[in-house]
Amino acid sequence: MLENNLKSSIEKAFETIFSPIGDLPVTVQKTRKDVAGDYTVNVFPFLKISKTNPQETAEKIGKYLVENNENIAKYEVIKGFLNLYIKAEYWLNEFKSSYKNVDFGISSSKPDAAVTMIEYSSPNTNKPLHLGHIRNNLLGYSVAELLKAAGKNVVKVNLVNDRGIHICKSMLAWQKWGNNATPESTGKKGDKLVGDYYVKFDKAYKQEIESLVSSGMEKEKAEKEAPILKEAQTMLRQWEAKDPEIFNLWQTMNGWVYEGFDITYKALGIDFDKIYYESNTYLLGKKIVMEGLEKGVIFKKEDGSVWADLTEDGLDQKLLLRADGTSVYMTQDIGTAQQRFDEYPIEDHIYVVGNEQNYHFQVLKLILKKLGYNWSDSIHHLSYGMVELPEGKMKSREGTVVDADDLIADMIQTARETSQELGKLEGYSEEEKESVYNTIALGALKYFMLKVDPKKGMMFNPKESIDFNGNTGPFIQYTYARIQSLKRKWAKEIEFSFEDSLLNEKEIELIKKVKDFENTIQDAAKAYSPAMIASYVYELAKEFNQFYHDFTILKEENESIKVMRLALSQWIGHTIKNSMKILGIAVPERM
RNA sequence: GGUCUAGUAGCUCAGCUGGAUAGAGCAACAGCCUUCUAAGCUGUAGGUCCCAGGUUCGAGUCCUGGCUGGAUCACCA
Repeated sequence: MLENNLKSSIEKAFETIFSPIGDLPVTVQKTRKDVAGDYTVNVFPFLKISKTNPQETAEKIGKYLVENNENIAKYEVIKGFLNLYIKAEYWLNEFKSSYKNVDFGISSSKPDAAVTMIEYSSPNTNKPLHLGHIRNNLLGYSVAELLKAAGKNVVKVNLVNDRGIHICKSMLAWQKWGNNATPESTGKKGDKLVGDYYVKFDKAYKQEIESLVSSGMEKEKAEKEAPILKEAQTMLRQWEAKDPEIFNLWQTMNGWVYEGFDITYKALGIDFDKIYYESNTYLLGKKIVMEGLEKGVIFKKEDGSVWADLTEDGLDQKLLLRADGTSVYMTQDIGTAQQRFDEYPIEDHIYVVGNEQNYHFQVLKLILKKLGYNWSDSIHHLSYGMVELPEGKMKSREGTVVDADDLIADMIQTARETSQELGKLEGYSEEEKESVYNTIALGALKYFMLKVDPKKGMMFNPKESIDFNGNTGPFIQYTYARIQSLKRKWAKEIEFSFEDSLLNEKEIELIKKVKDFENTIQDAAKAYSPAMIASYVYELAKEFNQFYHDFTILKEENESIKVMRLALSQWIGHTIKNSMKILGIAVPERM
């Protein structure tokens, strides 16, 4: 790696000219765009060692580097910044040795290496997926791809929250008002149908509270005493007791939901290596909690409810089992984690879960630690920001959600219209055309969601459709399609050899940019940030489009320059494709 | 109220461990297709980086305090 090579040269330079730099970190950064040069060394931190002014320090180091490092052509000192120029020959060699490599920049993982587990999606089976889930799913899938590209051995898992009081609410409402409605009888997607009953429950519940309050009960009490809620709680106990009728209904309704989810997952192009169900792990969680109780790490209150006391750690007490013995979300998360660490040699376990659950994960890690599990430290909560609408947060009960299926369908329609207007797909069959519309629509949606730093909240305005121009997925896809068009027209192997003097400035710029892919993957993987890949590939595409505009490629008369430019285009094409793959985005041959 | 988190152009967002004159896209305006895909390229305009202190050679970035927004502190998940 060139950066490391430069760093050690610089260290040696200080040692030779001044004195060893010891622990001071040497930073070599890319030179700003508006200044000539390739790499910049900031000498300010070393003035204490050089005991002379920045200008002189930089001059001496620069002189040494040119004499002692074969990659450096010359140097310049501007305002105390030492700018290094790398020989064109170096870039040319990098280019030559990599342009045919379709997996340039991608590290392959060792199958026997320790596992990086990533949990994402984690839907509740009582309502359909919405925009917030889309961010989760895309982020999880992309981070998994990113870590794979960085050489990690990744296992993608989903945890389906298929049991609990919320499921009972939908079930109860269906029992009461469903008239045996099924997805078949209503023509509704299964998850949508079940979601309708969750909403119906909530309406009835609110009405009951209201009437209780108007008959004189305090609101807080009414919320606990509403008969329909009591019924749902009874149902949960029946479920945990495996009451056949309830269990059967539960299986049926969850089955509907899974059929619905599968359609949405497929449309989004995401998948999992393994699916865990809360209904299979909550008992293990209960068992662990009971063991903790025996060890005295966890305590029981008079009413029979079981708690973890975290007040010494500055947190509150946390409920682990209700007084009626049923378990809560935390209980099963403990069991699920234990099961996973038993099943896999996990070195890093990432949970892609919204930042509204920061507290939950703080508590989970702490409880696991108290229970004596050292692997608690391997748990990492990838806490992403909420997607907000102009009116504020989405609320499923108030009908302000952007439905995942609807949004995808809208995007495809927009892509179809735009594409037909431009009319560049002549000669394609209808099926091929639809496939391109789909690719573009999802490219736009995915890129839109992933280009934002995961940690930050993001704004989505349903009234303004997602753009297809500028810093967007389609822009990058379009750049790729242009490159593919060149390759189709050339229709031969791209093979070249020539002298470095033939490279112009823009071409060197592009080589540097492509080379940077390797570093970008590592940095992005460390930060769990697909946004860094998005930003990278956008810049690459933008620079290629400038190049494409300013220079001829196929019409270039000098044969060796022509082939070199084709080779460069091809290399960029690979890199765009690989970058987009990390984002979970496909690239079209034409658009 | 406690804890956590964010505030950068009209809007949506970049700005990595502190480094040179704070960047993109959209929207606006002005240009570029008889030539490899104009979903493109070029230019103009647009800023109190929320405010006030502090740390230092240097702060959008770090610290303290404030203002504003969001999340969370459930026998919900």
